[in-house]
Amino acid sequence: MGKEMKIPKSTITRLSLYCRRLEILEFNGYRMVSSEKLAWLCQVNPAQVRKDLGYFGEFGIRGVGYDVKDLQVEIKKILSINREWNMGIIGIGHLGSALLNHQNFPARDFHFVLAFDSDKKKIGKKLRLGLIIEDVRELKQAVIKKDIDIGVITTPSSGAQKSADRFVGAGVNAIMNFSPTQITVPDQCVIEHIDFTIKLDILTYKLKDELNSLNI
Amino acid sequence: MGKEMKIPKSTITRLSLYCRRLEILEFNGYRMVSSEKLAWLCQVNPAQVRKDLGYFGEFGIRGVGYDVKDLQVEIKKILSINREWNMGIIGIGHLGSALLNHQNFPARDFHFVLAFDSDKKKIGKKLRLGLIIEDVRELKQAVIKKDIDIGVITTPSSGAQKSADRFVGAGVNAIMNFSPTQITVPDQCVIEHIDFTIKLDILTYKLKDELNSLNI
DNA sequence: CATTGTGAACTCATTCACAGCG
DNA sequence: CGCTGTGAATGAGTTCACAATG
Repeated sequence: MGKEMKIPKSTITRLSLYCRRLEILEFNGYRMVSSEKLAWLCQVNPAQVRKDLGYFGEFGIRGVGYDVKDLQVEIKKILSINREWNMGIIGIGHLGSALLNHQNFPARDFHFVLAFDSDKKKIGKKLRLGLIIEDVRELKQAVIKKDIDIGVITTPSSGAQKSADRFVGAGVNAIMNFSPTQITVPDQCVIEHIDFTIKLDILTYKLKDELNSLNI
Repeated sequence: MGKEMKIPKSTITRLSLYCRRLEILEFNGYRMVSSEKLAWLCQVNPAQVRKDLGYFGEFGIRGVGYDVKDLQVEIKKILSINREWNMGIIGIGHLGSALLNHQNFPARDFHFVLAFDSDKKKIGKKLRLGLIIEDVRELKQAVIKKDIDIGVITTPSSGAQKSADRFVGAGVNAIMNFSPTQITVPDQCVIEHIDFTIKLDILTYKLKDELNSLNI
């Protein structure tokens, strides 16, 4: 049982992965799965799967494995993805629009219910599902009214910190930052960064490394 | 000196971060920076900065610090971002289009030079800068001709593995996968995943966790 | 003499190995 | 008997602390 243990962040990442894989297994008609099989599918060590789950409880049946459907429910409970979440977004450029139209979010019960920009030309513009681009200066009232859980930032770097401040000021305590800037938020606010350019740097580093190891 | 040491992946991520911060420092007129200052700016430990750099050489001056411009050049050399890279992309939906229009890529010398889709309605469509959406079945010849270094995948999950196979088959050894699916590639090919939905799961997990720690 | 560079100490994460149990 | 759950062993990554030095 999870008695005050410190849980590695990578455990959370893997739980999300397991959950995804369990959905596929269920779809394919599987009722039970062993840690060995699930581990193999997710390309991790079987003991890792059991240890990850062990932080949160005992979900398996010894000698048998895990119930595909039950385990899914448990993991969703752990990750808090067993409910709907409301999101607001600042910065309706190419990337912002793409996210607003992305099917994966509503499919997982993450819903954009507010969209903001600071550009006069964009404010008032209608988006799908009755969404309208609102003035970022009216963010606070709108966010409180619509009960936003998560703030998404897709502004250029220059506007990212200010956007975060606006969300925090309106009581939003979870931020997803797509701009390639580090932004700071108070302790009670959690944040995740998605930075394409860092990923590209890692890729080119690994690519060069791979070439070197072939030549030597 | 980097004498056959195993370098943590997080070191590479941080190097990318340092580089970004050094650019800003240079822009603001700074000539030198200490590990303490750079660490503070990047929210890491000063010893971490020195250790990260230490894997690759001795770039500092004892008692003084690091030359902002020189260190930038060295890091860019390490990450192989001191040159241009050609990218091809498969899947020109909302996200694919957003990436094609994203300013951060050309600004860092990553250039999209080919765009593919399997949808007949999209093939032949003109994009900015003379780019045309090509038939994914003609990928191999096009990729070889245009000397593509990096393959970007923005198809739905169902098409992701096949897209990777196409890139690999055409000799592309670096893949950036934006679809929320695990895909497998041969050893000589490096891959990075950008999965928004995992990040959201982490965010909601942390958010719930944060709420709990306040209540208790 | 301030700051780097680095072995040693420490902390955190993964894997092993087997006891515990259905 | 087979697979889970977990303490113990190992391995990886971070931080400390100080000798080296421009």
